Amino acid sequence: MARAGLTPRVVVDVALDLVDERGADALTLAAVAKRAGVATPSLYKHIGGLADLRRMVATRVVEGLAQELNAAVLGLSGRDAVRALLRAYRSHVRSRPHRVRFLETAPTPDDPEASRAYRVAVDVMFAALRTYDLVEGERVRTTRLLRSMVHGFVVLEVAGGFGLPEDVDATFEELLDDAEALLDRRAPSTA
Amino acid sequence: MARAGLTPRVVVDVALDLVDERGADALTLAAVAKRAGVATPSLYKHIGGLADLRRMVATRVVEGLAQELNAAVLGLSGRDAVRALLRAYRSHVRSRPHRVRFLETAPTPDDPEASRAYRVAVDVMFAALRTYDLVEGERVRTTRLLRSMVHGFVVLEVAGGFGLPEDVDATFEELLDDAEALLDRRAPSTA
DNA sequence: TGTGTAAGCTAATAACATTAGCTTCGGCAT
DNA sequence: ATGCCGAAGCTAATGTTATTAGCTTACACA
Repeated sequence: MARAGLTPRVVVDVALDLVDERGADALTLAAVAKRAGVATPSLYKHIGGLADLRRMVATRVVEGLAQELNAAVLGLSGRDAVRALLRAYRSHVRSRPHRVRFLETAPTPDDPEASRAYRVAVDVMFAALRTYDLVEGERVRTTRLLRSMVHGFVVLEVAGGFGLPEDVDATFEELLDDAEALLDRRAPSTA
Repeated sequence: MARAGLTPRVVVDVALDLVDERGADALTLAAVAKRAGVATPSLYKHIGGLADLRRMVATRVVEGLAQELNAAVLGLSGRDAVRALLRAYRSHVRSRPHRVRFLETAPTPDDPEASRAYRVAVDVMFAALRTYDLVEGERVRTTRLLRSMVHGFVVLEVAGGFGLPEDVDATFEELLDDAEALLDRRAPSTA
């Protein structure tokens, strides 16, 4: 019989497809195995188990977000960079709403892969503030506040927490303005 | 044999204890039944199943939050009310971190109980802005932004998304200042 | 005191994760 | 070419959980 040719990476690919198509709760080893064309126990040759697979999926989700954020700010600086970053964060989550579950728990420190991916994502945001003239300690706190705003917004949005969908775009535009004002308050000198 | 005297309310109480003590993933019917002193199938006399129990738990979690928010703003108005509200939101979630999972999905419209609880919670926030002189459409959007900020912050905080814990308090104080500035931009006339 | 209903029970089924141990494909050295 | 051996796959078995069906009995109330 022809082998399926699985690798950890492929297993995670299949898992992500499953999550995107049928939601985070549909991520079971049985479903992944079926879709990959192998028996369930065969997956254990490539992953440590369901918890391990979830961890790897979360890592890939964060990596994907980081990449998209990074691409969004390329060549931009100042206000433009921040606005592009926040827009990219929202649009990425909206395009794959089921993945948001995997953005809701930070990696444990003993997971270097996941920690690295997470750090990269935060660093992109951090770097987008480089052109703002912030005092040292303010950079970290300001990054946290921007993350809180945009993360809270998209989490509530994809959860349907805003009621009627109309006008949510306008609310997000206001969020961008508020983010900018927040930065201006801290670095009024920046162009 | 003496009956256990269960009711839907008691089952949810037990479920909440379980969540608080052992985390949201530990919420299984088997565990609830054991703790309640009955056999697992007996729970079906009071709840519709696991999904139903989760729904009821989520409702109670939102009710609890709404109550605490409401208590926090009693007798306050303007800036004081908003600051107290946001502080209460954070402290409530921090005191029962495992419950946050149940704040991350909005109720479906066909669930009147849950929808009502959710609406009450949002209304408390909405009402806290009453003393601000906002134009009509701005009230809804402003409420959303405050919710996004504080919800995003506490979600990231309890998930451990902020790295080192020190200084998180200071970041939250900045969030309060930013929320105030955000309101001042929209209603500069308010005292 | 009798009776009906709701609260409890046991038994059975199905989905899933996980472990153990077997089989075989296919790359690689001879 | 051929034979070896490790990795990739398999089946079988176990344990946990949710759920349904159908039985029994406590207890409120007539």
